[in-house]
Amino acid sequence: MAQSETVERILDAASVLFAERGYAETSVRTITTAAGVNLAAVNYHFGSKKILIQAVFARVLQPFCVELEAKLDRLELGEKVDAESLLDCVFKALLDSLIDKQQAEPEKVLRLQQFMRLLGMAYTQAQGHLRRFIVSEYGGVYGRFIQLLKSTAVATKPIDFYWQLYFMLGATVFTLSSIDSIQGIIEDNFAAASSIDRAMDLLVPTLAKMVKPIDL
Amino acid sequence: MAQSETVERILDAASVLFAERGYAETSVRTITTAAGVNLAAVNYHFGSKKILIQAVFARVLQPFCVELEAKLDRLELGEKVDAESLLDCVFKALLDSLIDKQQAEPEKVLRLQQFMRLLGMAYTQAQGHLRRFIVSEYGGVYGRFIQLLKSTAVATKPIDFYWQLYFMLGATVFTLSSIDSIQGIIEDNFAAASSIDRAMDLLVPTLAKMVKPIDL
DNA sequence: GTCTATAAACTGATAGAC
DNA sequence: GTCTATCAGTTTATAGAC
Repeated sequence: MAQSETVERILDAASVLFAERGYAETSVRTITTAAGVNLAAVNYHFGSKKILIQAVFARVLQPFCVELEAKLDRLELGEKVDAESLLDCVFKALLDSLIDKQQAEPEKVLRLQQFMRLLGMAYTQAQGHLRRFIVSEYGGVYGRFIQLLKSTAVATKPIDFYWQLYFMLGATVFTLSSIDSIQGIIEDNFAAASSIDRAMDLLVPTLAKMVKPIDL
Repeated sequence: MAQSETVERILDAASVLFAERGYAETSVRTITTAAGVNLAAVNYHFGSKKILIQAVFARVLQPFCVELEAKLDRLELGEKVDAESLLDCVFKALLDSLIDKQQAEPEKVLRLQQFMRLLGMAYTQAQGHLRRFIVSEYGGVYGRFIQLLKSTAVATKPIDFYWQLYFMLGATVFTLSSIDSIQGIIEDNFAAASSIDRAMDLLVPTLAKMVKPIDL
């Protein structure tokens, strides 16, 4: 087995398992078994479980950030930079970065959910090393996006803007993290199929509304 | 040491540690050491770690649900049942249920954050037994609240309402879970103190706006 | 680069003395 | 009700043969 294939298999298995159960609940043994590789392979290729966790994040965050930078560049060439278009950039960049090859739609939703679960756990689980890694590696694009979004809400007090930012992040991460089970609950109650598309359609305008100047 | 005191000390220590690190990352040894009780005390008083986790939840959810029922009863006696007043019930019930004795304000914020972190982890961490426990024990009040809130948004399509409900839950849990670190970040940038009150003031109207009929 | 074997530490839980 | 001692199982990580 070529080296790269083993590394990829480990990363694939770890991404799925971490997103499903969390970091602490997923042992290296479970990962290597699921990946069909030897137990020692994780320590040989990555050095430790912590570095593997970071590698899982890097593999998904790196293409996303590249894609987001490009989309923000393009957006700033035009003139209409409002909250909707900025949020649209983020979600489009996210969805675009999740497909490498020819991938079906349900697979994309699964990857989106996986990404959000990993991201949410980086905040909630005790993985200080992970938060530090993400900020130091990918803090740049994030800061750029924040500044752009902030410039669309000059009427909002800066402190209020920051709180609203976290409201938005929470709504997004929480919902998309559990999008399959929420969809299950909703479909049980309404016998309606494919409400996920509706959720995505609702999310951007709802989030945009949250950062619009307050006149409640 | 009286029995009840040991039980309380274990529950206190477990609440703090679970909220800080998560369930899987907190060992029974860590809990008993922090509580200053014997290692065997957890299994003697609770039977298992799982039941201890449920007990931690019950201790905080039970008074909250009682308080919420009472506040909803009182609200329904009047006539103005709108989204703001309903959300106000939830947050007021939550804050009221967190103070047993004469407790200072910063302690209340800590408890609020602890509650939200525990709640968030019940969703994200692999604790199926915990979700089942919560639904079976406290699903009643939750359902009542949902129905009341839904009746204030009859113009919204039911499916849209449910998605918005999860947006709201996510914004709340995520923000209040990390309210100390967010406040830290914000205070670093603005040299402004006590922005937490502002966050709470912003949260209810912002959430209410989210379930108001869409005219974006 | 992959394997087996094993080290060293930690986990939840329990039996039995006090 | 609390204690010590310990079990049986798991964890991450590594040394050394191939």
